[in-house]
Amino acid sequence: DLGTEMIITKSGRRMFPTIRVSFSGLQPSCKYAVLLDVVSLDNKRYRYAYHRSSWLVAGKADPPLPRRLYIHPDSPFTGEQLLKQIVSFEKLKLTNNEMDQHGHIILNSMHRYQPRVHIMKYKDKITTVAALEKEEVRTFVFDETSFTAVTAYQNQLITRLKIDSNPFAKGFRDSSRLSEFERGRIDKMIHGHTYARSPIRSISETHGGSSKDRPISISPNLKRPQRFRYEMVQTLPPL
Amino acid sequence: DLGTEMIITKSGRRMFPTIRVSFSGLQPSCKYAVLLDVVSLDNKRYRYAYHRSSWLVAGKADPPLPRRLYIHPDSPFTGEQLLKQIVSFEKLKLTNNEMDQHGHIILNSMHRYQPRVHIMKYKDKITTVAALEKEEVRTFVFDETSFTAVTAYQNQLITRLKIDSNPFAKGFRDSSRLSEFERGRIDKMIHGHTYARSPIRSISETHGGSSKDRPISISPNLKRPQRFRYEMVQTLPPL
DNA sequence: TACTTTTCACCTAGGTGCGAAGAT
DNA sequence: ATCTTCGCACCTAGGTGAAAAGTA
Repeated sequence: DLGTEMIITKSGRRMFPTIRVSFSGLQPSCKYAVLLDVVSLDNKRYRYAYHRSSWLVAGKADPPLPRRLYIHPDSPFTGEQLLKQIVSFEKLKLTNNEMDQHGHIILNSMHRYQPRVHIMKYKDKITTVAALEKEEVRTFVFDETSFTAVTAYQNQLITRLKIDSNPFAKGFRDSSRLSEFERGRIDKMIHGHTYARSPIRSISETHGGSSKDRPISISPNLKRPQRFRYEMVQTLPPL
Repeated sequence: DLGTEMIITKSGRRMFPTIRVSFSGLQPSCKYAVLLDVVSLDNKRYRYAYHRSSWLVAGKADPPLPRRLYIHPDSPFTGEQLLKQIVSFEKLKLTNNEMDQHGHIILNSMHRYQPRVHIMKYKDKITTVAALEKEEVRTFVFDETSFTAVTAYQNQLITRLKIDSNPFAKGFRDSSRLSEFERGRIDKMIHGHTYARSPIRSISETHGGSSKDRPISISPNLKRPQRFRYEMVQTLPPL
């Protein structure tokens, strides 16, 4: 199982499900930037074998593309805001256009990727990946959010799941054509895919000894059906 | 002539035309907040005499409502951003709901108002009108943006102008029903209304003696038809 | 009478996967 | 054969004034 699939287009396509996080344990009066980038999961290119409904390695990865850092547009946040609000990356877009001028994240089709969420204490503008590595930053990775970039869906069950859960795809829903057998297969897949869990994650950060230190967490997404929820905590050294 | 009319509703209504400004003469590395508030133009209540197509004083103003300050949502801006971008207040909403919880600007219907644009050097959060008066701030007033708050349009020519120029009202356009006589009257009105001029204004600020000082300006709006443009410069002491 | 509120058809703006056509 | 692109119908989301209904 290689996770879900995400469409990439020339003009940019949103991710679905959206990655949404909320923190706890930050210092209310500090300023933070929340960031997301997408890194390669391996050095391979894939192809999809329709007759077996499975992904196969199809060679070495294509040359790497310019790596972009998505700065959440509401940044800078105060710690106070981040303790109250959910941070949603719904406007983030993925593209296969190497010359993209919109700041979208550029990916190779038929390659596997892993999104990462970063939080850093705000000092000045962060516009390059290099800058990110020099600042005080914590990086959180949730394995279930990995995906294969595609220009058209390969696995039909993933298409079905997206149509059934993305409100913008409602026009393609036709629940009558779902046999009970198919519904069973889908429900089975739900337990092995990103869909099974909310993209809202709980992250904890513990501070290095100070009595003011609090853990950071991301709470479950209440907007989606029960089967799309999950909870999990990551703990990292404090900022 | 009492300027244009702006609809106010319980849930909030956008202003149209939108107030849009761009500055020059700021310090690129400084941070600024851009703000808008709306003040009473007089202490009167008005009514509209349909048979004469004119506004009449109808008594003393109603009791004042909570005065709100609209902080442009993209604030804080860097000086650099403000020198490049147009600042648009398209998302600002007007309401007659005294209990509004959305941060909209609260107005009395049938009263005259004057929007004001403020720019201040960013120090900390500004959330009250009182705070505004204590900070280093410059206030710009453009007389042509004054309006009467209404719950339904009174002057039919204003309705016509809004339908003809607001893309969201395209469904009500029926240019065929406009006789040449009416079109003439409208064109005449255009020269006496806010519509005659773009709500993008040019503001200059000169600094108090430093060689680094530059004027601040707001440039004309190129998105609207020629007859909706104007240019004008206001100069104020530097921040 | 003199407003104000509610509901509605009709827009703008833009996010979906489909399927035909294009590219290699 | 294996992807990628493009135009499309069908959605979500929400900004318009008209007209009917409500208020006082």
